[in-house]
Amino acid sequence: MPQTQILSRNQKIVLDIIEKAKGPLKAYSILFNVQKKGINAPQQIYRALDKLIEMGKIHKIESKNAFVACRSSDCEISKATAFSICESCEMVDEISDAKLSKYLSGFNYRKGMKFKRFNLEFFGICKKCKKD
Amino acid sequence: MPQTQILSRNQKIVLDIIEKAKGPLKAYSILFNVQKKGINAPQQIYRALDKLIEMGKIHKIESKNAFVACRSSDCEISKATAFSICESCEMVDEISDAKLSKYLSGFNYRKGMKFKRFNLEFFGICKKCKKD
DNA sequence: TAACAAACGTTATATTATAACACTATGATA
DNA sequence: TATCATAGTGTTATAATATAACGTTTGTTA
Ligand SMILES: [Zn+2]
Ligand SMILES: [Zn+2]
Ligand SMILES: [Zn+2]
Ligand SMILES: [Zn+2]
Repeated sequence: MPQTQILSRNQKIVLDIIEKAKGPLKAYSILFNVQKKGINAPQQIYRALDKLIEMGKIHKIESKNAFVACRSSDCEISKATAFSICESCEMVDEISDAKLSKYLSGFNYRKGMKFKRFNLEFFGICKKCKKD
Repeated sequence: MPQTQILSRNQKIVLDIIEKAKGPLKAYSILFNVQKKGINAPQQIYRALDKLIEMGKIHKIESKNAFVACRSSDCEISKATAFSICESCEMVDEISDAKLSKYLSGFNYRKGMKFKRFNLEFFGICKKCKKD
């Protein structure tokens, strides 16, 4: 298992644009932004996104169908993700909190199964939006 | 604020089919199943779904774009939802755990905002699927 | 009854995501 | 070297999910 993943051309292009973005990006907005680089079809975007998610380089914000770069080192390959989402400006922050992560990773629902993975999305109004 | 919400005709039809389902239902599968009752267009389904979600009668499973009936009395108007999802058979269970709910409702991210709502999705393989 | 809000029905369209197929590059292996 | 497998690419087409916009109907309330 290689420490540093080698990215393909398209994967690099897609990761690059997501990393540079200030907020979550939608697949088709990525597509429109990379057409000058010779990527023409949704498939090319979705394939890159899938691999980047597998590698833990990006995450999908399920409630928004959008993608953000991983800013956290302790979210090992996307097995434990948590986000803070502003319902006004759409800002998304990855939450990196060891206690929270530990609490949820260890959570066992009595009548249920053993969990392999979780995704948590918090919603509210961010400080910046509250000032308005 | 009325204790018992009065549902419209379409809302009743949609809620009824979701409540009777064994697993999460997709909007278009709901649509196909109610066409005999005179509902013909996606809009009618989505409008009912939106209202039912507002009322806390159903929840959306974001990672699946599907809908389940609320089985929990203490998830007050969908402000605090948690689910257990089998990655093999697609089964979804609403998690009703007071400690978990309290812990997350009280969670405050130091550099962030005050949260009004959260949604948590756990993934794994359910007991039934593990036997195979 | 007049006014308003909520729900309804309908047509059209936007947005998000996948299927399918042929092709290319790479590296392992026999 | 020939061959095989794996991963990535490019392309066309289509499926699946969701919303816009408009006018009508229904139910509540003043
Ligand atoms: Zn991360
Ligand atoms: Zn904001
Ligand atoms: Zn519930
Ligand atoms: Zn299962």
